[in-house]
Amino acid sequence: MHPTVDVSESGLTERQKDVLDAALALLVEAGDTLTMTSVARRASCSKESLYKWFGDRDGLLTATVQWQALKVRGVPVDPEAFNLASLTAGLEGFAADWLRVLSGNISVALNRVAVGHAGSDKHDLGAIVLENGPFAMARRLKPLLQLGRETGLLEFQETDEAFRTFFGLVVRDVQIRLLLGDRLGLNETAIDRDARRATQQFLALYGINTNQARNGHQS
Amino acid sequence: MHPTVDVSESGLTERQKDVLDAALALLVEAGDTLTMTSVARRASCSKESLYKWFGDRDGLLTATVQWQALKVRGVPVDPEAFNLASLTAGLEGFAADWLRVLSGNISVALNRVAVGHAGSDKHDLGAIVLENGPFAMARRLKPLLQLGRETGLLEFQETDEAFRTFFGLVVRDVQIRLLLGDRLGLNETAIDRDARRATQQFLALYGINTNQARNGHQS
DNA sequence: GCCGTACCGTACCGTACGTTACGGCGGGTT
DNA sequence: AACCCGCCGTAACGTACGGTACGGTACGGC
Repeated sequence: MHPTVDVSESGLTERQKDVLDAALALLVEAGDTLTMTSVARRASCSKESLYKWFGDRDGLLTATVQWQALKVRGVPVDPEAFNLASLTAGLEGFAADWLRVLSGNISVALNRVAVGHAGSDKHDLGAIVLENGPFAMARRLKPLLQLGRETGLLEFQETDEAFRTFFGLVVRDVQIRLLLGDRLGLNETAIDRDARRATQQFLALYGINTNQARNGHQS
Repeated sequence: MHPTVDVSESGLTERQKDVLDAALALLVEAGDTLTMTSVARRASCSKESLYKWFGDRDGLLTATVQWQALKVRGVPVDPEAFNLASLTAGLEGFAADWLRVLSGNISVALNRVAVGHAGSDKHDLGAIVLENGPFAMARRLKPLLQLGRETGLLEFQETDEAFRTFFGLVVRDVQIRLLLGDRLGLNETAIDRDARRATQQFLALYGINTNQARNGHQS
């Protein structure tokens, strides 16, 4: 067995990870039009190896998407001292993170190819992106929401409904517009501003004893 | 000149419209994998005519998307007696319409192919869907919002911000999940319920003298 | 030194599909 | 009737690309 086999929980060798990184870069550059030949050339590997490692083109794409998903495992936030300030900070940080990811080249490219494949017979990529996108976001956020409810800061019946409302307030039309090719330059200050606005609006809808105005204007 | 040339504001003959309807149906069935041969067969026309009429494959797709966009010109709503009830009804109707369109097969298929093409060099389809999707929705809704502000029912500074918030409250994660292949059966009752919820939440955020609870729980 | 393994580079094959060309036909015009 | 025009159906062409095969190389094990 090779000494370089660092399979740490992904079943991939370093060489294969490099190949997937190359595929990821090509996916961002060329979208779904990337060819097996182009991946092999970019990664300086042979097509034979690509087929041996990943089976076929779809296997390569699937492995690439999963590899990227593995790299963005989120950072959980659950402090012990929990109050309105930490809840607000948690929501804002979450919203900002999500907007940053959404507006990144990699996310846009991956969602594009996954959406395309969801239309075909092969729903694999769509399911994977769904699992590591919206669903993963829900799994990460729901504990925070429930903690807010348990501590009397939030009031809602269905956690899922509350999450989806927060999702809507954060994402709005940003993702679909980016996917459709709209430029929509989202710089860091705009992201922070949007994160704060979405959080304030969410608290206005689901918060209990927030002493702010009823409508969601920030500052 | 032919007697059957009914070019009414689209520059298309009836025969060509039939062809585009066939292409639309194939787009829904097969997604972006539709071939020129399949369109010709479905529409019982020759490939030579397809190329003569639409130039090339992208021209056919573009014409198909525009043809569908032309068919869904919305119905504006601006009654003379304007009060909170009519504003609420207008927003609810709008939200329900939009959710119905979004969750339809045609919309999902068209957005899929447009998203795919936005990743390629050809941004045409993405721009068209953008123009006839989110942007058209904004153009249709903004007069209603501004009327609400003028009559003192709503309060906001930027119409665009208010619209985008309403968009987020209505659409939430529905569109991206559908595009990624999530089933998410949205029947008529669920659409009506979501439309009411989104409207109540929007009024809770931007309404002025609504005497309901601060949070957006419906009923 | 010899072998097996893993891999690179490249040439090759088969096919699908966009695009073009051609023969035939019906219907309107002169 | 003779002709033209638009269209259908189909055959043919060119190419791009997924997938495979093969020769060559480096390297670790015996």
